[in-house]
Amino acid sequence: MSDTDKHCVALDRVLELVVVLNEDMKRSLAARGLTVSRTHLLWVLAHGDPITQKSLADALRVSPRTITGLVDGLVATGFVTREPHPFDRRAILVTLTDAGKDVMSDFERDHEQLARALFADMDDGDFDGFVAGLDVLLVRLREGLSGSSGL
Amino acid sequence: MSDTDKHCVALDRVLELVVVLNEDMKRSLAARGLTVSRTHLLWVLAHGDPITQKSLADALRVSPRTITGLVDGLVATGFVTREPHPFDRRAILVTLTDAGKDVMSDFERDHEQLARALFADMDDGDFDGFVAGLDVLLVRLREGLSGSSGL
DNA sequence: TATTGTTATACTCTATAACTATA
DNA sequence: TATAGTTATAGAGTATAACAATA
Repeated sequence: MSDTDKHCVALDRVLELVVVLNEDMKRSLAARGLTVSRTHLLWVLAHGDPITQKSLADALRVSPRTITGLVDGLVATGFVTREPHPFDRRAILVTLTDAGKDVMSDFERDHEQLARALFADMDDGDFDGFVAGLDVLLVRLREGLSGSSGL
Repeated sequence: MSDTDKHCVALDRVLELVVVLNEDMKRSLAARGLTVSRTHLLWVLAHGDPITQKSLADALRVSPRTITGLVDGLVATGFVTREPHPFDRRAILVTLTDAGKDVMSDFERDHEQLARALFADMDDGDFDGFVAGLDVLLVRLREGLSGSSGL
């Protein structure tokens, strides 16, 4: 098999991993009344203080209008509240509720459990090579390849 | 660093790869007037004969209604046509146009180019370890982990 | 005048249910 | 009666543009 063929097979496997992980993610989040986008927003809240919708839009790199929708959904399911900003009456502070904190704790616990399940008992050399390869891919994807992948 | 910590870092990096690859994919497809779902449909067409919408629904594991929408979009952009089924007047054969074949050829060419760009000059040991690790992950994700990942 | 968040509008992907035409 | 594909309706994520309130 040529090097190019080997590389294509490897890329196909990476893409398959992307698909499988994505489906698994969506399924387990849906079981908690969450979506990927809403969880991303919750994750930002869980790793910082209450924050304005404008800041959330910057953090998620999404339009302010999209944040309105995501926060609407999270308010409806009780994971966040909209609180007045102490000294800017235009702004709103999106704030995690106890239910929101709980769901994020579960999330992080399951995240650790998945990491153990995936990598436990993996050959040390394989693990190190895997991580090293992963780093190379991330660096190359971030540098200059953007937009030309043709995936 | 504990093993669990190392494993969590590795999983985080996998998830980052998922995000970066997904964004890159969407961007380069959008430049051709395509989306991920429509490309998936086109890919099935490109690797087989003209096929009914029902069969496409099964292949993409999506509802028949969703196929109607995807085909509508692909007809509008000129990548497929709806042709009558030769002997079942209920059914429709979705068929690649020349433009559809062209866009899929470009897609496959760019796919190879990306594979080369990502893996070329990668240390042999890293490459083999990466692929081996990838296989382990895929096997474990497909077996039993489904739905309990908590990502 | 600039910023924050909203409403208005639109496009994509997804689903279920009801319906039409055909088998 | 069952199947192929549609319309009807709905929810989620995304965007831009116009607009309100406030800075």
